[in-house]
Amino acid sequence: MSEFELLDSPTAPLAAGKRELTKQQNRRAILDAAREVFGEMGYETATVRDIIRRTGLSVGSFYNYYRSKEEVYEALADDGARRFRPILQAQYEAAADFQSYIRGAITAYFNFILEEHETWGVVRPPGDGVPHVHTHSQTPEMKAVFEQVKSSISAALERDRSAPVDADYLAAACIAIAEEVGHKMLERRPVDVPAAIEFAVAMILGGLPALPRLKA
Amino acid sequence: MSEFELLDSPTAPLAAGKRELTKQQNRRAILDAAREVFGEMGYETATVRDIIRRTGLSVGSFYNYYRSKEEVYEALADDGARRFRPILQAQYEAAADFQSYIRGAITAYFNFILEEHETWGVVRPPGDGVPHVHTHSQTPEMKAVFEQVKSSISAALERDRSAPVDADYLAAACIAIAEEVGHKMLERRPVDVPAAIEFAVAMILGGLPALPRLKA
Amino acid sequence: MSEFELLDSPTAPLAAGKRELTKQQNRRAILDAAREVFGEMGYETATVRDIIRRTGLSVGSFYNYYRSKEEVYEALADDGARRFRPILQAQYEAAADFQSYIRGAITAYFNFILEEHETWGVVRPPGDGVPHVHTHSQTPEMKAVFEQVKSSISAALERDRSAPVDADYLAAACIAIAEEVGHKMLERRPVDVPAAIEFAVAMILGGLPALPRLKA
Amino acid sequence: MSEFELLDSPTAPLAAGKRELTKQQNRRAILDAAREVFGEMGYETATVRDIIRRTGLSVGSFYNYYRSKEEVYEALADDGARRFRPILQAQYEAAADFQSYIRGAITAYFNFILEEHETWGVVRPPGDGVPHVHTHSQTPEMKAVFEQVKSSISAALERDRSAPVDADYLAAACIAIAEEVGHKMLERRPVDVPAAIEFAVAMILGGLPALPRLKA
DNA sequence: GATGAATGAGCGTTCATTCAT
DNA sequence: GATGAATGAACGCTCATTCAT
Repeated sequence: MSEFELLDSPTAPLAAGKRELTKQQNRRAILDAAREVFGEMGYETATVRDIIRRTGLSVGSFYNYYRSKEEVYEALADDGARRFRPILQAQYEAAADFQSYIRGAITAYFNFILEEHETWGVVRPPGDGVPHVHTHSQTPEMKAVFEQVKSSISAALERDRSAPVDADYLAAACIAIAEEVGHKMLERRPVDVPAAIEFAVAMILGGLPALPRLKA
Repeated sequence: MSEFELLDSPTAPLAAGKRELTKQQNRRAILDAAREVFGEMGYETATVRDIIRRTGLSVGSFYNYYRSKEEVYEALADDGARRFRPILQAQYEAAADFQSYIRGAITAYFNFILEEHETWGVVRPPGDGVPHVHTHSQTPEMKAVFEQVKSSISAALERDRSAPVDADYLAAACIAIAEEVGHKMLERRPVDVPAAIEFAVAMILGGLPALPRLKA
Repeated sequence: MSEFELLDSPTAPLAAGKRELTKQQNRRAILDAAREVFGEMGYETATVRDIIRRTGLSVGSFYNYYRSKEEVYEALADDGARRFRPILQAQYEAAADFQSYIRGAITAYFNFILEEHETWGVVRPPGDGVPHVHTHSQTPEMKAVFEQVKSSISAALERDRSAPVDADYLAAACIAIAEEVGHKMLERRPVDVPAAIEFAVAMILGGLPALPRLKA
Repeated sequence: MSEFELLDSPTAPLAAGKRELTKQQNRRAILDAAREVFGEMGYETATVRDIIRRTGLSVGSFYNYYRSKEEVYEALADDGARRFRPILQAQYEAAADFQSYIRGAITAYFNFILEEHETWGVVRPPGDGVPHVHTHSQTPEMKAVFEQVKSSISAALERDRSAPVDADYLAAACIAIAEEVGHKMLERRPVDVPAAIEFAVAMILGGLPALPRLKA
């Protein structure tokens, strides 16, 4: 499909042959198609044939590249998580306190999902027969990243012992805000990332002092 | 097969012939079984046979009462929404301002999901092989009710012109908090509804003043 | 396919409904088709669709009656073995010595395979593409019965300590003779069971005294 | 495809360039791998990939040497038969009568299968899920050779008009004994070929005089 | 020739739905 | 209505074979 050669310049080491190249392209094409299809229909509903149809390849080829439907799904998730983890980790280390960590993490997350969305933006086809299962049409990648933010926030909360609040509830709330506001952000035109960050951060940090304090 | 009546309220002795009663009971039994099954396995994975197996009825009967698997799903959602709407409406009318509305709506929502959960508490079987799709194992009913809270909050926000904030983001954030904190609440033993309410309300109303104000 | 009602007379107890009847017929039809197909093509080569094609039923129906391809295969084998075991057992108990047991067992076996063959005689279609895998086109049933004869002969040999011969070789040889001569017998027209019995028994019992004696 | 000679005698050292040699080696390697694989898994279950995996060649190469999976199977059988035929023929010519022919043929056959077995000894993996199809895990070669012994015995029987017995049954019985005793022999440790020969020959020749005589 | 990615028919099996009883 | 056997499209996946390099 897309024909611009990634890294095929003479500077690419190993001088990948044409063969090797199409292999990479196909692998990529399947991954991309899978991202779209899983995003549009969800894991269960998506079929392997749905995925390969978008690539122009054959069923057999799908299985040349991935051992199973589940494997592509995981490859997608792993891919996103792998790319995002270092970013988040850097924020965590740079942050002096919980406040600055929250800002950093939200910023990183919003930027990540924006990029994902711009690259692979998917739209759910109207009337696809499936009851709307309030899934945010998230690709496995976005889901995996989201899970990471989730645990990193919990961790930051553990570290910051200043406010004896219900950390479990707080983490859940932060996460929820990040996910929903982030999702809404993507739907707007133009997409205004800084504004969304301000909103989410203010909501979280503003709410913080008002929270009930734990007894013990 | 078995035709003996369950007679589930003493107040319904009147006209309803034997047949009439049974019909309602069957319809109800299917609905209840569907709620459990969808909660446990998700819409796609659940089969019609999974549902009717719990009712003791036959596949054929399923289709006597509902035209399709999808129809039960929607009936479930409608059912929950229908029961919850008046409660929410009452809160809305009783509330003097946004603050008190939020408290009322959250209270109503948490009580609703608690009741649902106690009645139909479902557990997802461990390790079901499906990549974890971050679904809260919610029944369609809980989802539908959730959607209602969502729109009622938006409406309340519209009404209260005191704070020129981004209503769309705010509604999303409130909703997100309600959903996640509510979900966490249900997982704890003992379930402490008032504490959860305090937390969610504080988070929302505490965050409110800190929110960026809209220019225009 | 065949429409004559087995046992549908008023004398049939339980007055099996028409429904129950067709069920039995279908179950039977699948079993019969499976016997033919396995006989003609072997377990691996035979497909479920090959089997149901001969019954006029649908794929789905196959799985209403049997849980898997393997299950029909086993049902077939079990069926044959179950019917034959008592016959063999009676011969064993009636036999005074190894000689008379051999005669009894061979007789029973030859009669069994004849009956099977007459009822379900199958012909391998010419040029079916599969290299001839020297399988005697045996149905699972015949194979199962054969296995029983095999072990019963070994047992009889154990019991009769008169001739210290290599029981393992002898059992193998008896079995081999029974199988091959029996197989040849079925190919002849007319089928002459007594002659085949005479031959096989003479071969075995005639050879016996000539066998090398064991040292210890 | 390739039409030049196989020339496997030591007298063919000459022309064969490196290429030439490799071609023969590959052809041979495929044949050997196929023998193992068919022996271990049976024709249907074995895949072309199973075969080439053991050669280090590519799927493509497989099809350079053999037109199909079936073709290798046949090549294997032909190969064994071709090598064995002269041996058997020599026995046939050297034998004065049926007795000595039987001894010669059995001896040749047992030695052949032993050698085959030692060279390509294969074990069927335990519990492979396939209903046990009473196949002796024989390679196509062993099967082909077996078929030859079969017909040679029939021929010898025709020649020897001394005993008017049922030649067809007798051939079948001899063959059966040879196959089964031979098979058992291979399973023992240590393998005792002379003992197996004594047993099989005694069984056949001892049984001979006891056989029913033909009327006409 | 050698290579291995591409192909697609076909396999065993499931399941929403229909329909005769 | 209630029943459950019948149906067949569709699924995930395999594998003999082809073909561009």
